[in-house]
This record gives sequence, C-alpha cells and structure tokens, in this order.
Amino acid sequence: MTQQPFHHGNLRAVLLDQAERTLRQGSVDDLSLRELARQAGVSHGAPRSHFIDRQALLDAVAERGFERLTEEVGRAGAAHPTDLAERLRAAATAYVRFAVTDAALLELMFSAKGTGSAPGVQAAAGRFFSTFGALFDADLRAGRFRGTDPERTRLLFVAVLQGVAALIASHRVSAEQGAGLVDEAIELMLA
Amino acid sequence: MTQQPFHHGNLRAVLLDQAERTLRQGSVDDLSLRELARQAGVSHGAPRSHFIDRQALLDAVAERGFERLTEEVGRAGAAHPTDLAERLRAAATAYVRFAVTDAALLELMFSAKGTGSAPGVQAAAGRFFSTFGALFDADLRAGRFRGTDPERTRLLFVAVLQGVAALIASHRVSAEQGAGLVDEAIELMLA
DNA sequence: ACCTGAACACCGTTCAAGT
DNA sequence: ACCTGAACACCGTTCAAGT
Repeated sequence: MTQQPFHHGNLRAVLLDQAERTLRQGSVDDLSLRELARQAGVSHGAPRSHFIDRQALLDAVAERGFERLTEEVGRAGAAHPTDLAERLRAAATAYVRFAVTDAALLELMFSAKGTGSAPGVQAAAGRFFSTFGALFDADLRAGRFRGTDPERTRLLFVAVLQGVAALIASHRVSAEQGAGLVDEAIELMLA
Repeated sequence: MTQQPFHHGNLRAVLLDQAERTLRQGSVDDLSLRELARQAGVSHGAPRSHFIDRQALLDAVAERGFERLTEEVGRAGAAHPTDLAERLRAAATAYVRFAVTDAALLELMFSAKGTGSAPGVQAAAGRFFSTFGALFDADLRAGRFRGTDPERTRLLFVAVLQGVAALIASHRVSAEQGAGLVDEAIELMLA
C-alpha cells in the first residue's frame, strides 16, 4: 500500500523542491534530471511529463526564485512604510541574504540563459523589478534622492545590489562588507 | 608533410582561443572538450596533455579573461591621467564593452566556480582589482569623493559596474542605458 | 494523464600504447 | 613530451508501452 507510486500529480513540485535544495549546496552544473528523478524515487523518464527538457526545469526554478525574492524583498520593505532609508536598507538586507543563501539560484535567475528565453521567467523578473521599484515611488516624486532620472535611480540601486551579490558570491567580499557597501550606496543616493 | 601533427606545443593556445570564440557566441554550457578537440583537429584525449579536466580549461579561460580585462580597463584609464571623472568614465566604458562582447566569459570569470577554487584565477582577479583600484588612488587621498571609506568607494564602483554588466547581460537594460547608469554613479560619487 | 524502461547520441575521464 | 584510440560511467532526450 505504501509502495504505490509515491507521487500523485505532485512530482513536479517535488522535483522543483529538490532542485532548489541541490542548488543551495552546489552549482547549476550539479543539477541532473536523472539524479533528481532518482531522489524522487521515479524513473529517469518521469520528469518528462512535467518538464519538456532540462532547460524547462531550470526556467521553472528561476521563475520560482524570482517569486520568492519578490516576496521577501517586498515584505522587508513593507515593514518600514515611513522611513525611506530604513526601507531601502531592509529591502537590501533581504536581497543580500537571498544572494548568500541561494547564490547559485540567483546566478541562474540572472544568467542570460535564465532571463533570455522563457516568457514565464521574464514575467516573474518583471514583477520583481516593479515591486522593487515600488519601494522608491513616493519618495522619488518627493525628490528625496540626489539622482536626476527616477528610473535611473531605481536601476542604479538594483545594479548595486546585483553587483554586491556577485562580489559576495565570488568570495571577494564578506556578507558584512556587502552590507556596508549597500549602506554607503544608500547614503550617497539620498539628498 | 603538411599532414604532420598540426600542433607543436601550441595546442594549448589553440584550445583556449577556440574556447573564447565559442563563449562569445554561446554560454559556458556549449563548451565541450571533445568539440574543442574536434575543431582543433586532434583526438578527444589530446586536451588532457594540457588541461587535467574541463574545469582546468575553464579556469585558464577565466584567468586569461581577467588579464585582458585588466589590460583594457587599465589602458582606458591611463588615457586620462588628469581628469578623474573622465578616467572613471573611460574605464567603465571599457568594462561595459567587455561585458557586452564577452558576456559569457565575464559570467564565467565571476561565477563562484571560476573564482572559488583555482589559485591562478584568484591571482588574476586580484591583479584586476588592484589595477582598478589604482584608478582612484591619488584622488581618493585628495578627498575628491563623497564616500567615507576609500576601500568602500572602490568596491562600490566595482559593484556598480558588475551590476550594470549583469543587467545588460540579462537584457534588462541596453548598453546605452548601462552607460547612463555608470555616468549617474560617477556623478553621485564625486563630491 | 502520468510513469516505465529500452534505446541512442553525446560527454568527461582514464589509461595503455604509440611517436 | 605529446597525442591516439578504446573503454567506462554518466547524462539528456526520445518513444513505445504500460496503468
């Protein structure tokens, strides 16, 4: 009875969970469809029913990553509705934490491969960027930033976070130094 | 006579050249040792004489990439010995150009895989960062930056460039927008 | 609709053998 | 010192067959 096929329509979710776990302790190269199937206790052909090929699985993982990042950054920002600098710091902290605990996932999310093709990933990335932009909106209009072009200001902050994440992922700076860099950036951006 | 073994000790360089070319029109996943050997007209086992495994080849490619990036950014900066903002802009332009024409290579260079292990890559990366830092030195001491900690100022600029490069590579901003972001960053950093 | 299992082409790696 | 070619284990992908 307990030996009946382990999954009933949730193999897809099981594979994605396992893929995320694998990414958390290795690189995207370590992600093998056959190994995932093995860990899920199904045959190596089974994933085919849910993902047309390996890239489709990676796309789904990236999409999920963007959704989680959006949620975590958005929540961190929402905790500070009045204080702008504090809100940016909180959002940045959430971003850096994500970059530290899920370095390989973030790399996958922002690789040309991940963002280049799949529309689902594109859409999820778009939602992330607009949620991120919303952190600035009211204060941008109020002119509390030194920057000139509002859109530019937003993108610049994303670039800083992304760059800091890359420096941390490549072990060039520590997570603490990364937080310091973010603080410095916020300081420079505020009028 | 012309059918004698094509390479005489320069197979290593041929493989690295071909690897770079492959990276320029694809991702690191498209890089296959066997395919490189095929293109070089040698047997699939031949690369083994020069690279112990695939990772060793990737390391060598990354190291070479850092050396070229160092050279190009350094040269761009050296063309403007007096004007600080112009020097940073020139160096940043060189960096962004590299990020555009060699996106996959840059990704390899900054991936945890590339920088994580091999000492040669670490050393080349270190030389790049110190060359990059040298662009700031005189003016940092002269206090021409708004930033507080000099080391932080340097790292922040690298982070901005790296982040802008990632945004361009993931097709989220154009190369022109990237240049605009860099200009904005320089403006914000200068006192 | 979902999963199995054989089949195929490709890859990285190893290694004895050649020059 | 450098390269060849067979061998091995692993992988992604396809597909007919089962339930």
